[in-house]
Order: sequence, then structure tokens, then C-alpha cells
Amino acid sequence: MTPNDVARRVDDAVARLRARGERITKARSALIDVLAGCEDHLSADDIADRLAAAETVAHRATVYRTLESLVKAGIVAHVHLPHGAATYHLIDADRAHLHLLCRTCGEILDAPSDLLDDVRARLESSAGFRLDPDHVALTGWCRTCAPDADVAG
Amino acid sequence: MTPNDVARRVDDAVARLRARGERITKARSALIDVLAGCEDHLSADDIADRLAAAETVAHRATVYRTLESLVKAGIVAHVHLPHGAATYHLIDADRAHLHLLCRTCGEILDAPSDLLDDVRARLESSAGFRLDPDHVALTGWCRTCAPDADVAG
DNA sequence: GTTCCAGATGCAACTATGTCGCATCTGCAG
DNA sequence: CTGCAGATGCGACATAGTTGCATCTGGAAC
Repeated sequence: MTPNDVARRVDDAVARLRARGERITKARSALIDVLAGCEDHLSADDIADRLAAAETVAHRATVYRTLESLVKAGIVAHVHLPHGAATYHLIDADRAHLHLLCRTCGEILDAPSDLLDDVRARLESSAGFRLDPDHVALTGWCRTCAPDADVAG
Repeated sequence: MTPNDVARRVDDAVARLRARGERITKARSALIDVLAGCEDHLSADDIADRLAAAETVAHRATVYRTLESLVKAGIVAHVHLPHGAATYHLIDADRAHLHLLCRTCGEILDAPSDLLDDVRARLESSAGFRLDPDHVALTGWCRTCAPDADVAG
């Protein structure tokens, strides 16, 4: 990701926030910078740490509330991981993906965004259930850990 | 589920615990009774409440440790729900199912256990990732809530 | 039935992840 | 520049789960 890409992501996010009539404060701006400059999956505490490292301390409550605003604005996605904190990342249409969590090493892998399309269609027609495929990570074991995996636990 | 079914489930669970050389204590026995007599999905606190109602008070730590033993023994499955506590239920081969959680009303629905078979095969061959399909609930919106659902959040 | 001890339990303190009420501060519209 | 809705800081609270340690007990050995 080039500096240019980062700037584009920041601008895009800020524009979308403004379009919703939300204010652009120091905390929000810094938080968007952190998310835009990062391709990893960050927990709320990770984000607070990076804000502090960038010399923009924000209270934990502010981080959570800001993330909530960004999620509501459709700018950020939060993904729940079984055990441990939720992770947050900017939504990027050309970078859409689902998440796989290794139960042994804890690594988060990306999966193609169309992975669950068939499942979604089946659930919709059979149970009327509208699947939200990106809201939780699927779990299992990565290539490295799979051979030693113990199914229980 | 008839009283007979419950008794069979209890006996089966106790036998499997013994086979692993684990002790059958009052707390464990009562906890298995609770799980065997219930088709719902119970959180650790739900279980503690039902134990208390059955006049077998067990400390929260004991409930967690006992559940962990049962999970390790392959007798109980725990399913993580985004937001809120994990739920536990006895594993019953002829009753296997996956879980769907409605993000609006919080209801837990069952889904056929083969729902993710294709996905599992794709992940295994393409990424070497071994999916554990029952460890997390899939989220979305049930038939009732879907029409009003707001995707963000 | 008694003894013994690994393992189970009770308890309290602790961690982690969020949430909330309220006083203060600040973006930004006018 | 000013006013104020909305954002922030702070601390207390809530929930879910874990851990260290002293005590108790299931069940095997005798």
C-alpha cells in the first residue's frame, strides 16, 4: 500500500463521515489515520496503543465510541473472534474478504469474499435467514497447525 | 425428549468421562444432568443458575472448569456467540447442527450440520485450512428481523 | 471399612473487554 | 465570534472468564 493509497483511504473515510453530518475531531482523524495505514486486523487496544505512539492519546471509551460511529457510517467493519477482542478494519470494496482464525496459533487469515455465497443463498431460501458473512471469523486450523490439532477444546 | 432419552444421555456422558479416568463428582454429575435435560443453548451462568435451582450450588469457577473438562472429553461442545457468553450443549451425534445467531433479536437457530461441507472442502484444498464448522455461530438476521435489518453495526 | 492422595472444589482476587453517566470541551453552522 | 449539539475524558461499573491456593473428596488399594 503506497502513501497515496493511504491518503485516498483517509480522504474517502473522512468524506463519508462528513456526508453523514458527523464531526471530524482530532481523535477521529487520528483513528482513521491508524486504520488507513494498516492492513492488519487491530483490536480496540491495539488502536489505542498506536494512537498513543502517534502522540494522540485517546481514552479507551473514546476509541470504542469512535469505532462505533465509524461502523455505523459503514466505514469500518468489526469482526468478532471467538476468545479475545473484536478486530476492526476499514471497509475497502476492492479488498473485501472474510476471516479465518487459527485456533492453535491465533493467526488471522483472509478468505475470498465469495466463500459463503452458496451458503448464504441456501440459508436465505431454506430458512429465510439473511447471513452476514463478514461479522464473525470462521475458526479452524491453519496449514501449519492442522496436523497437530486436537478437535476438542 | 423423553425421560428415557435424558437418562441415556446422562449415562453416555458419565461413561465417557469414566473411560477417560475422570472423577464423577457431585458438581459434575449435576452439571451433566442439567445439560442432558435441556435442548437449549446454555451459557455458563445459565448452567450455574439451573444447578442452584436443583439445589446443587457450584462456584462459577467450578462450572467453567467442569465445562472445560467435558469439552476436552468430547462430551460437550461450546459455541462462541459474537457479543455475549459462549453457550454449551451436549454433543449428540444424531442431533448434530450448526448455529445461526440473529443480530437483532438474539435468537439462536439451528442449521443443518452439512451446511458448510462444501466450504470446508474448498478451504482445505485451496488454503490448507481445516475448518471447524461448529465452533462459532454464523450471524445474520432471522426471517422476522431481516426486513428491518441495518447492515452496519 | 479405612486410608490415601491426585485431582476436584470453593473462594477471592485478578484480567480482559466493553459500557455508561456526567462534567467539560470543541467543531462547525450561522 | 458565538452557541450549542455532539464529542471527549474520566472513573465507575458490567460481564465473561482465569488463576493461585487452601481444603475437600472420589475411588483405588489395601
